[in-house]
Amino acid sequence: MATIKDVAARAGVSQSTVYYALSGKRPISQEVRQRIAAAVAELDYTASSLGQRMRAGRSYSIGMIAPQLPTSDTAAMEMLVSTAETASQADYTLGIFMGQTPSKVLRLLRNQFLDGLILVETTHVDARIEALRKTKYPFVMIGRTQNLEGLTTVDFDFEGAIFKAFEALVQLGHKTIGFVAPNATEDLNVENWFHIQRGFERARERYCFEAVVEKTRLTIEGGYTATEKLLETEPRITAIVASGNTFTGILRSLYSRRIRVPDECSLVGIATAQVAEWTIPKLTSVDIPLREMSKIATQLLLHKLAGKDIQEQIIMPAQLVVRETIAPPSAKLR
Amino acid sequence: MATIKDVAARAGVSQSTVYYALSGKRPISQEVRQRIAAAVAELDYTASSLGQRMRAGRSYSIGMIAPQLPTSDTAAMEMLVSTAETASQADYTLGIFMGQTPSKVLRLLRNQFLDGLILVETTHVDARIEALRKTKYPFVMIGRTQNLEGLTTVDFDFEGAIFKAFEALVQLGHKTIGFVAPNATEDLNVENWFHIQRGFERARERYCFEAVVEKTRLTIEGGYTATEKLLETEPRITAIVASGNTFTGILRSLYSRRIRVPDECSLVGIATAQVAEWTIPKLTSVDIPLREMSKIATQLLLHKLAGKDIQEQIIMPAQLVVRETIAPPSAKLR
DNA sequence: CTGTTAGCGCTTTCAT
DNA sequence: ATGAAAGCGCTAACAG
Repeated sequence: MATIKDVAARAGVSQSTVYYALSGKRPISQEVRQRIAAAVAELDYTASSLGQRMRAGRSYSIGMIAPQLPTSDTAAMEMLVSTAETASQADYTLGIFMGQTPSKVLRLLRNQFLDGLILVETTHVDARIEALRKTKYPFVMIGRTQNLEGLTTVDFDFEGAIFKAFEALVQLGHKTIGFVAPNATEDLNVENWFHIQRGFERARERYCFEAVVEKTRLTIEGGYTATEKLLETEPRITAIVASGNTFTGILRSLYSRRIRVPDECSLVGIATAQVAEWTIPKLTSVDIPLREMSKIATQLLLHKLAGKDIQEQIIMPAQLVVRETIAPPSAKLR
Repeated sequence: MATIKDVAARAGVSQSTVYYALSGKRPISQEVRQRIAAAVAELDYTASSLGQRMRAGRSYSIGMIAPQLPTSDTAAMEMLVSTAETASQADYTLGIFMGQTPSKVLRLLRNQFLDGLILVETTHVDARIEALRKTKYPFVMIGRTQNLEGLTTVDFDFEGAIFKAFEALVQLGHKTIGFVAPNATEDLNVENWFHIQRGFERARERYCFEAVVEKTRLTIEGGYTATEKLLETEPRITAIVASGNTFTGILRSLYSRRIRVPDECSLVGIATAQVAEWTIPKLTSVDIPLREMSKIATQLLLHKLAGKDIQEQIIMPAQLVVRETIAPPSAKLR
């Protein structure tokens, strides 16, 4: 492993000359420059980034912290990939960390192991955020929390998304709509229950329809049992609105009951385009632009690391993408 | 940011005493130990990992390199998560890198930015591997390549998997089986065409059935069009074998033709349990234990980093998991 | 039981 | 246009 010292010796010059020749921060005579270039080539020298980071006093790494990355969820993947891409373009490395306690998270920063953080799957009441808020360490969150004072966040307009989902169905003529809603206690972390609730209430105020609400965890199994209950308590349902990771469960329930989508039952979700393109039939959804959001979050963090003072709450707008799961209610009103 | 120097000054002792007190590598008197503990607490000192890594000459980071992480693929996610978990248990950080050229990959190591590598989505002919093979840098690959000489690899028995998939169908009585096979040229990277091909041939030798082969890219769209072609060229097909990311496409084609699975057409795949539990109906598959494989690969790498000389090719065994997509061929022989 | 000192590899100030 | 030397924060060999 050749160091700058070796190169200097080989080229018969001093360390600093090698450094300046390589960095171009100082004029170096033609002849010396060539000797150095030759030595670099012969020794296959590359500056040790460990030394550089030591000297700079920063690690040029940022971390992404999720309470625990649920692999059932492609969402985490999208965020990771997008964040890693954005970071590496700025010559930062992304380290990923899971299930870290607030104190461990703090240590990663105190350590100088990480220069900054991206927090995902933030909860309404989030110990990690409170721990970080007291410090000066730069971090950005994807998601929201109770008190946004002084925080930099990137989130999605879940309220508008739910509103638009119901709106689309009502405008198609649906009168009885099932709602697979997040259970306030259990799913506070996955999506913001509060905003989803508000979007639903706004839709109820604005439009006239009968809503059948089934609260559940936003998992495949949750979606399945919620749909089963929905269809049992109100068989006249002609459409369903849902979010989270419930779609496979919902479709499974409909499939097993031989209810064709969208002919006999429409479905609108809040999901990433990824997931929406995966279901059969393809899910009509208000797409969550997770990759875009992660990219923005990462860029904001990098700006912070560059010394800019940023305090910004970004909310990505909701827009319905019509795919294959909605249609007017069937005439026979099952 | 308090350093060991600050602590030493505050406690009125030397740096090394602080160090030894904290590391426990040398006996320290009760009284001094307490003064140091107090200083540490007051200054909120944590050893800078940058300094530690500098001193140790290693970054305590490993990298995972994928040509480009396809987010459509949950496989990458599973590997990432499992690798990150295993690494962090050994106090290593996992950095993720995408679409790096061989020379960039090498630089990450020369740099001392990374201590070792995990390569995923290796191809039959893989420039990254050849570049690394010439060096002494520790790396482990998930997947295989042409020449395994001196390499450490963890892979799955795709040959056995395909064999078992056909075997299961033949034993149920299927006579005409469609095979959505990887296109040798395009999908060399995604799964090992060679082994899949061999498994297929072994099944043909051992059992008597008619096979209709459709080669394609192993994507959703590939699966869809392959199935369309399969059903057009041979409507008597009563079962399909497939791998890769084709299942949504295959099921979409069957669904649109109103062919019920498994009543009218069985389907056996090579997939992770994740994916298999996601489809409707749940996919009967030879499960690829990706998480286990990643964990093993990471552990092997960590052992290498600890100085052990490991050269090992591990092949995980294939085993069929029966879920909901297979049944005997329907009596009416569509 | 404790202290002094050197050195990892880089960048940069100060000196020539 | 070039060189000498210091220092980032840690660890460890050497010395008492």
